[in-house]
This record gives sequence, C-alpha cells and structure tokens, in this order.
Amino acid sequence: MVTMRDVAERANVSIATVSFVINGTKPVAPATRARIEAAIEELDYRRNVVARALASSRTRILALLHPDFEARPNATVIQFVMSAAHGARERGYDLVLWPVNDDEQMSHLLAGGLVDGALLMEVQIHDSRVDRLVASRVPFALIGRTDNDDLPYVDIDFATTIDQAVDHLRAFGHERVALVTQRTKAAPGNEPGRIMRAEAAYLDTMAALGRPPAVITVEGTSAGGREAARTLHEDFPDATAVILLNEGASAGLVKGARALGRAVPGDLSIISASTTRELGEMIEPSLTVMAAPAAQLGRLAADALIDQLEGVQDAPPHLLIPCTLVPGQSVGPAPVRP
Amino acid sequence: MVTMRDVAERANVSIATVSFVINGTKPVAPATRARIEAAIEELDYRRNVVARALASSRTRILALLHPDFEARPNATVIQFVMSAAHGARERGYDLVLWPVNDDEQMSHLLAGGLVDGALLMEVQIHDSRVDRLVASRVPFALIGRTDNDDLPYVDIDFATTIDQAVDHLRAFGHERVALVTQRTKAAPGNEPGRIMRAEAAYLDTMAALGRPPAVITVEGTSAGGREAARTLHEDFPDATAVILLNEGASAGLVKGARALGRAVPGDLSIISASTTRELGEMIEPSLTVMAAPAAQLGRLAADALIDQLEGVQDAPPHLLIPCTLVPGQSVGPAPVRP
DNA sequence: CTGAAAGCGCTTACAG
DNA sequence: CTGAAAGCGCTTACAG
Repeated sequence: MVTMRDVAERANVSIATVSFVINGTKPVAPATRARIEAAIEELDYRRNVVARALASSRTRILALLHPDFEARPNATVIQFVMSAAHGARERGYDLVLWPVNDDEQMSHLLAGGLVDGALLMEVQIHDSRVDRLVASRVPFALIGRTDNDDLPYVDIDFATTIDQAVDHLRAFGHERVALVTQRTKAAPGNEPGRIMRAEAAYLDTMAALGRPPAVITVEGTSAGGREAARTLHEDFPDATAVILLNEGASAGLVKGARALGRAVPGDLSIISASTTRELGEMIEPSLTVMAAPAAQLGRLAADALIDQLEGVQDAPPHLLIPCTLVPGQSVGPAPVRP
Repeated sequence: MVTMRDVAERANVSIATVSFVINGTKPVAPATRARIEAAIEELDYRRNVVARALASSRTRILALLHPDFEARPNATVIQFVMSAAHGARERGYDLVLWPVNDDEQMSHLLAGGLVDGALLMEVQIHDSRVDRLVASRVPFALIGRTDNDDLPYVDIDFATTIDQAVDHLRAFGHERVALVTQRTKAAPGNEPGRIMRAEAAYLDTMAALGRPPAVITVEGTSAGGREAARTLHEDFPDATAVILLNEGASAGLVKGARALGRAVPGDLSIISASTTRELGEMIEPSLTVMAAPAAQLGRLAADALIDQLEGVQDAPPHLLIPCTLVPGQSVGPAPVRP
C-alpha cells in the first residue's frame, strides 16, 4: 500500500505538506505542489480514508436509519435511498444502510463513531427513535416530521398535494371525494406522519368546502383495496371520487369497484397519491397519480445533512415538496346524479 | 467521549487487557474480566470503530456497487439491497451504497481503503468493472455472472426458472411458447447476464421439445409491452403463451393483447418471470409470476462475501437460486386450434 | 494472565 | 511556505 510517507519521500517534502496539497488546507508553493502532484500520480497514491477519519474525527460517512423494508417493497423507497446515496457521494460522503429494529440497537450503532450524521426514515408523530437520535448528539435530518417542527426535516407537502388532488377532481365536477388511507401497526394517533398529515389536510379541505368527509382505512394490499371499494359503495354511495393514500390498495380498489358494477372512471374517479408513475401505468385503466418526489427528497435530505455538518447553514432545514400530478385515465367527469 | 483508556483506568488494568475482553482475543482472569465489564457498563463505553479499523486494517464495511437505479425503480432491487444490508449488519458489518458511473470512479473508491469487500450488481457477461474489481485486490462477490464461472457469484437460476415456466404452461396444453425479453443499451452479445442466460435456457428448452423458438425484444415499458403484443400477433400468431423476462412491459403486454382482441388467459397465457408477487397482484387479471429470490440473494451475497473475508470458506461461492412460481389468473388452458 | 510499547496512516496546531 | 511532532483510539506482537 502506498502511503503519504511514500509520496513525501519521493517529492522530498514532509507528510504535512503532502496533506496540505491533497486537502487544500494551506497554501503551498507552486513548484512544491507540482512535485507532490507528480509523485501522487506516479505512485498512484490514494489517501486512506480510515486514517483520515481517525485523525480528523470526521468519517464522512452518513447513516440511513430505516425500518425493515424487506417485507413490503415500495418503489419510492428505492428511489429515495439511491438518490440519497448518490447525492452524498457527489459531495464526498458515503451512505451506510442501517436497518434498525429497536432504539437500543440504534443508540449502539450511533455510539460507535462510524458516522458523522444520520438520516431517519419513516418518522412517526411521536417517535422514540428521534429522542434517541437527539440524545446521541449525532447531527441528523428526518424524512418526515414528528410533532416537533423545530427539528431538521425534509418531507412531502401533503397539504398541497391533497389540495391539488381535490382541485383536480373538482375541475371534473366531483363534489363528494373520499379518502382511503392505510392501516398500520402503529398505535392510533401515532401513525406515520404522512397518513396523519394527509388526513388532516383532507379534513381541512373538506371543511373549507363545506362537504362531509369520508375516510376509509384499510390494509395496504389488494384485499384492502377491495374492502375499500365495498365500504365506499355501502357507506358513502354518493362519493364519486377517491383519493388513495395507500399504494398497495390501488389495484384492489379498481378491481373491487368494477366487481361492484362501478366503472372507472365512468362511475368512480380515482387518484392515487404519493406513489410512482410506474404504478399508474401498471394498472388498467392507467391511474392518475400524484407522484411522490422521492428522488428529490433523497438528494435534499443528504444535502441538508451535509450542509449542517459543514456548517454551510444557519437554521435547521425544513423542506416540504409536494407530489406531482401525473394524469392517467382514472379521472373523468362526475356522473350525473340520478 | 469515553475511550478504552478511561475504561482501563477505572478497572485498573492496561488498555491491552480491555481490548482482550472486548474482542475475546485472549484469555483474561474472571475477576479482571468482571472489573472491566463493570467499568464498561458504568461508563457506557462503546469501542470506536474507526480506530479499530485503522489498527486492525479491517473496516468491517462492505460496498454495494451498483449502477444508477434512480431512473428505473425496481421492486426486486430494494429487496435485494435491504436484505444484503440486514444480513451484513447481523454479522457486524456495515454496507455502503456506491453508485458507480464509470470504472475509474470505482477503482478510486476501492483504493480508498474504506471497505473490506464489495458486492457488484447488474453484472454483464463481459464486464470491465469486474476486471477492475479483480485488479483492486478487494475481495468481492458478483450478483450475476460474467463468462468466467470461476469468480465468486450468486445468481438467479434462469435455466431452472425457464424450465419450470415452460413445464407449467405445457401442463395447460400450450405447445408454442414465446419469450419476451428486454432491450438494453448494452452492446449485442453483452446484455445483462440474466437476459442472455434466460434466452439461452429458453432456446435449449425449445430445441429439446422440437419447437421453433419465438423471441421478442422490447423496451421495459408499457409501450414496449404493447409492441410485444403486436409483434406476437403478427409474427407468431400460433403462440398461445408468453414468458416475460421484462417486468416493465408486463402491463403493456396485457393491455396490448386485449386491444388486439386476444383475451388473457382465454387466447393468450402469460407468465412474468423474475419479478415480484406484488407486480402480479397489481395487474388485472392478476399475473402468474415467477418471483425473483431477491431477498434470499441479498443475504446469500452478504454471507458469501463475509465468509470469504473471515476465511470461513475454501472455494469461491457459486450459488444459484431459481425463481418461485406464484400462480395468478393469467395462465389458462391453451385455446383449441381452429 | 497482564502490560509496555510500537504502530495503523493520517491531520493539525505550533514553530520557524 | 514548510517541517517536526503530537495525537486520533484502537490492535497486536513481544516480553514477562
């Protein structure tokens, strides 16, 4: 292995000077610099990142803390993860994946000193992992928000997303719009923030319009989607449009509605929010979706965290990005009331 | 920060002895051990992984080298990545994500000394990245195979997968089975191994059955799927079943076949191979799929690499896992010839 | 069974 | 602008 010492010897300088040119930390005379650069080139020297990390007490490694995604693969997750890794890499940082099952394990990992900062996914309104994170004194950014808006976060702007979805449906004449959300294992009132915030935004919008809300909560599966179709049909027969906040139930909802004799979009219009274009195309009729800004969020999260680490920044980042409407064939004019 | 020195002082031993009990590298007297363990507990000491890495010249970090997945999110990818990270973590290793665009960048990263080993995804038959990897002298395992079967790899067993798909279709009376693969940017003859091997397995099977093969190559999009439906209809009108090796084209193929007046599975049976159960459920009629063993492969890859690193192992790992048949509603009896 | 000490390959005040 | 040296927090022969 070629070390900094080898380079220094070949260039006839001290290792300190080599360090200065590699890191640009101090001015070095052009001639000296040239000799050093030549030596680096000739020896094909590459600085050892572990030694650097120990000496500088900065590892330039970021952790992505996430629950176990193996069970329910989600296309937006991979986009988020990959763009975060990509954004980090472009700024000279590495991203390690830390599947964390419990808070204890998380604290242990954080205390090991491997990472300079952490990104936490799937944040809930009350989240003990966030408390641990704060206690660990490792800088971080949340993907999603707790009820403490002062912490650094990036998140989907659900209020704007729901508003736009409702506006889109109202432009087609829909007056009664239902919301289908996802059941989770979380305690009531402590669902993932995305569900609670989207629901709150929906209720606000309905209230502003003077319409009674219709919220249906089902599993994130095809069976859940079918259940939603039945509930909609029986309990809210006058709803002519649905906003889904439940990717996994999308296909089931369409199938279920049809099985009940309701054409899509003839009798029922559907928007699937916070999902991918690909999902929309996968279904017949192609779904109108609000595409989640997963790739953007991944990069923003990495950038926000790195800005914090490098002191490029004053206030903790609070970034909200709405989903993007991608029209498909699942939204049509509201049927005329009989 | 609590260091090993703090623990040593409190327990009245040298730091070497602390290291011995933490790592279990040398026998330590029970009483001494107890004092040290108590000190660790009381100080809430956690060994600094960076210092350990520098001193032991083992970082216990693995790299996952992969092309840019942001563009085309694929559900099997996230399963693979997460299970690899999970498997690594369980054995005390961390997994960093390295999106690599070019060989040069890959070599640079590898030379930094951050990782003990690497996993390379999306391996092609002739793959210059593999040459770089070999040259870097960093231990590795491939996800997929090159034409050099001696290198360590884990891969999907396409031969078995295709055989099982054909068997399944033949049990329903299908005699003429087409294969739809995916067009890539790779040079002809150098497509990702999965495509070439699946095609080879298909051709072998057809030859063994004495049937003329029908291979259609299209983009991995809905449009590609529609194109495949047209080509099938026009060029291979007697094919009554299709095996897809093109996840993105699945929905388009179904839509396209219908648009041409061919019912699924009434007139055309479809199996989508090397994809997810979730994809199958997302389509109407639900697709019969051969689910890719992504989670298994992720864990196996991590384990195989770690086994190599820890010398648990003699021969380089060569692991092949077939996909799993998950029946849906897209396969039915072959239509009777007119 | 335990300790003193060298060393891993860098960075960073400090001095000149 | 450059260098000598301490130090980052561990591991690991080596000696006893």
